[in-house]
Amino acid sequence: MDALPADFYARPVLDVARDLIGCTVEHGDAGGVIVETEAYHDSEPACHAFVGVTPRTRTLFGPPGRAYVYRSYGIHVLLNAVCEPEGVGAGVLIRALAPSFGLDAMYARRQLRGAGAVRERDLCSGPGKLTQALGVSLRENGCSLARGPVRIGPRQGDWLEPRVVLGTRIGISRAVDLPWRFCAADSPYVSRPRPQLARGRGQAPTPVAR
DNA sequence: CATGGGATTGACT
DNA sequence: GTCAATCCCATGC
Repeated sequence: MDALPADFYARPVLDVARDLIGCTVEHGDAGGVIVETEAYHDSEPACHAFVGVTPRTRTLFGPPGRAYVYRSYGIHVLLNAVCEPEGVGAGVLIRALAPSFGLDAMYARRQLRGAGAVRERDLCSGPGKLTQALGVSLRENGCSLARGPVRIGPRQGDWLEPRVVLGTRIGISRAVDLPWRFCAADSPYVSRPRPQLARGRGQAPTPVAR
């Protein structure tokens, strides 16, 4: 797989979050297509980097194109792509994948810990689920997303021009109104709640201009 | 050094 | 809908 170069990430984090929809993430024997992302930037308080440079946020302020991996709620591992020029603390949280290959290994790793019967659409439908399925750990923090072990490649095939809808970010308590969550429209692999179509007569999905 | 709070998930009522 | 699990780290004394 060709991997995206570092300068892909050295751009405004909202652009990168949108453009990562449809790209491929792989780690070892498994991989999938990104169908959901969220953008975080040190200018807003939901971002870890809001507090400035600390041991935890050092990666976020570092060069773009690296993985920022951290533990959430003591249990889950979350994967981000560091964005914007070095010195800016910004990243894109990878929230869900459509599994592409290595599904057997993903089922095995997901069922290993706690999860009961796992359906394919739930293999990677959440930021903690996908790292567990791919076998990503905290050791990958700071690694290059071009050189691996976790790598991200460009859109291919049916994913060259995905329809993208946006909504507000999930699971945060500050800056809750920013519409910085990006999802592939109509993908069954997106985590809940789905952002687009409110129930009943919802407003139409908001396509992202580009 | 002690404390508190999560960018979540799965099980359960 | 509710809730606990569990670890890293930021903060305050």
